[in-house]
Amino acid sequence: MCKTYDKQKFYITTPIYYPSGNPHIGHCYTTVACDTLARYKRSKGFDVMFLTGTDEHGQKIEDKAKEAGMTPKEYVDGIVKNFQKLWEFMGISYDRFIRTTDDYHVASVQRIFKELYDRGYIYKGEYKGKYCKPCESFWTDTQLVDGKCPDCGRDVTDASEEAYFFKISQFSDRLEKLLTETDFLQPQTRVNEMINNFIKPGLDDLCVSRTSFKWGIPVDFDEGHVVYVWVDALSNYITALGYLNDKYDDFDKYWPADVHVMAKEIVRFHSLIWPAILMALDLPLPKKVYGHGWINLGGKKMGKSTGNVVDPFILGERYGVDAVRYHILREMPFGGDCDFSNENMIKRINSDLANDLGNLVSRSIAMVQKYFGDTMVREFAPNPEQDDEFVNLVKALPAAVEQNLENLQFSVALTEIFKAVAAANKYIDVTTPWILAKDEANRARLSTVMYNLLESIRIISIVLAPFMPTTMPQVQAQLNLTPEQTVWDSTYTFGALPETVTVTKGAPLFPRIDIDKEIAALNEITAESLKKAEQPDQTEAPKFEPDEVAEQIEIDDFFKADLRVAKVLECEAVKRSKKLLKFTLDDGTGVSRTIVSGIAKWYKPEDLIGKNIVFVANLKPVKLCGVESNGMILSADNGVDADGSESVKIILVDDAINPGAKLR
RNA sequence: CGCGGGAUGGAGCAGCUAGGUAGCUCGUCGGGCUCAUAACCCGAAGGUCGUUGGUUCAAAUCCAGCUCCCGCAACCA
Repeated sequence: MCKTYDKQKFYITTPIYYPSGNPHIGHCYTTVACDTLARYKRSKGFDVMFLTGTDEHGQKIEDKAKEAGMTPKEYVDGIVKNFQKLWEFMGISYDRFIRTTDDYHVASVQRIFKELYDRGYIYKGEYKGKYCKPCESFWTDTQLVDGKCPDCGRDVTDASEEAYFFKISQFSDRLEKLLTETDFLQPQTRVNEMINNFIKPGLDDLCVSRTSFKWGIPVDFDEGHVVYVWVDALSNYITALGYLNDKYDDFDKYWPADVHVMAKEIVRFHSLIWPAILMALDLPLPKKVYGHGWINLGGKKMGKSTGNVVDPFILGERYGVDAVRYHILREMPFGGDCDFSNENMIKRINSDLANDLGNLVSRSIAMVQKYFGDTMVREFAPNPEQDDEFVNLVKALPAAVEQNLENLQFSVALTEIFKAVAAANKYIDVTTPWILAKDEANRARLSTVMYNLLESIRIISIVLAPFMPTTMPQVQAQLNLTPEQTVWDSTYTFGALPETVTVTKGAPLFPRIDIDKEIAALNEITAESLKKAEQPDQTEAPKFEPDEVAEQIEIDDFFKADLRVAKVLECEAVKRSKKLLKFTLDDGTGVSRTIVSGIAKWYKPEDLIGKNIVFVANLKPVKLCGVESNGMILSADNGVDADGSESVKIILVDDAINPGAKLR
């Protein structure tokens, strides 16, 4: 039989992100990782489908929209645009972007839900839980905080609502086999977590509909119910291909997915619920689910002390999108978490990208031009002692990169590539082209050396292109490569670069960064954005509700407290404490007074120096973290900040008041 | 007994699944080179692998206990 050429397909997905807020560096990691894989597969000639999107329904969106005075759709429209802007900015080459509010998705989900119901995998039951009436929210016992509603802190009552349930328990055995007997879920360490925490204790049937909010896909055969997140969101991976809808017609072509990539906290949904839904629909399962770690910020909050700017737009504008892509993929280990810091990123960019790679390209091209002009013709004059080790290392590179990319080990793949970069720099040192150039008799040898260098740069640029899609084409332009000379398969041939090669010098690929200057600049940006955050728009500020007025007292009770004004002479953080600031005060007595106050979260020490404050003068001294505190500085519980955290403001008074003045 | 991650030269990490010479990057110091983005190359110093005990011919690695750190969060990937 005649074999028809059929391109191999590759279907890769990011999760669909929840647009309750704007995208950040964490979203970037997942998406850049997927983009790198997608580009790699395309370079290998695969027919790639790269899907990303947004999961736009649910209570939280409904609430946020209400707060903002918009309809849920208006609210998400704005944020989804920001996601799309970021992806464009980061060079994300997605093929399709699905929104769960898209008509075709809505229709598909309704059909899927009905199908599961008709097959007997979804049944109507009762959802029991604790209900908070003001919040109209159900909570499980474990979600409660001190037995109260975790959102508003009010009492909850036992309640139940009618709901549909998915019989995930039926698939328990099959799921366990899937996880333990195949490499479906990666990395392997996540498997134990799933088995121990969910399968072994027994899977509870899953509540897949709600009546407590409206912002969702209606269950079309039972008014009042909306489809809950599981069926709605997870099925995006197939509705986006046209499953049970007419919008697309790629389902047979691309399903099952080759890999679903996501951060570790949603591995559970993708490795248990999603396969179970597919089993119930009698559909093939995705080949692989990969849960990567988190980008942490060194345990410290952004800003204040650390000065970490993690806005991907800002970082990309300052250092180039490719540098940011490189750094996050290089830094994140397989499976584990990583710490992000501006300092590490800049160091990495300088040493790897500027010094090693950028400079390698720059010096190589410069030498060719200097010794041969723009066009060099290679005369073959090998020196095995100098050449073989280097050439063999470069020859082995593509396979090593492939293997690591196939296993989603991005950082290892990059490590391998940069070994080749280092080897190329060393090769220059060993072969000393500048000495060869002094004697016309060495011209053939010189051309061979330069050719080997250019060819290794070509290969490096190809294997690096999926990671750095903007700068690698610039490298290839400097070598004037044809499209055939930049496809992945051409890396298998050391020598695919023509013997006559023309070079064109370009601008530095990765300019060196002045680390001290940049850190200072980033700190300034952070400080500014913090300032903005501290002055939220009045319209956006959460409603402030004062506490109930306390029990009545006699005037004498009030005068028991000796309240006075003092000027802050010094203020510093208390070592080994998170919350405490140590104040040295001028209280008018001529002897300075020390008071410790737990307001470090809200104030920078230096901002309070010179301010006039109110304090309780006759409070018994107490030792806090080893520092004696003589009194208490008055401050006000100012409700909650825009971010929902508690807000405290210190009571500042007129500068004209003398230190020591008593309040009445 | 909430969950999870971690402890390896000055800093950041790999090695641990399948025990057998402690490795990488940055930094420091010394040297080389001068083609290049003050870059590149070579060399050196620096670690009783948190702690105690166990298994073993042999433990960073396996087992048990202990101590300490970190996060539960950034508009939660």
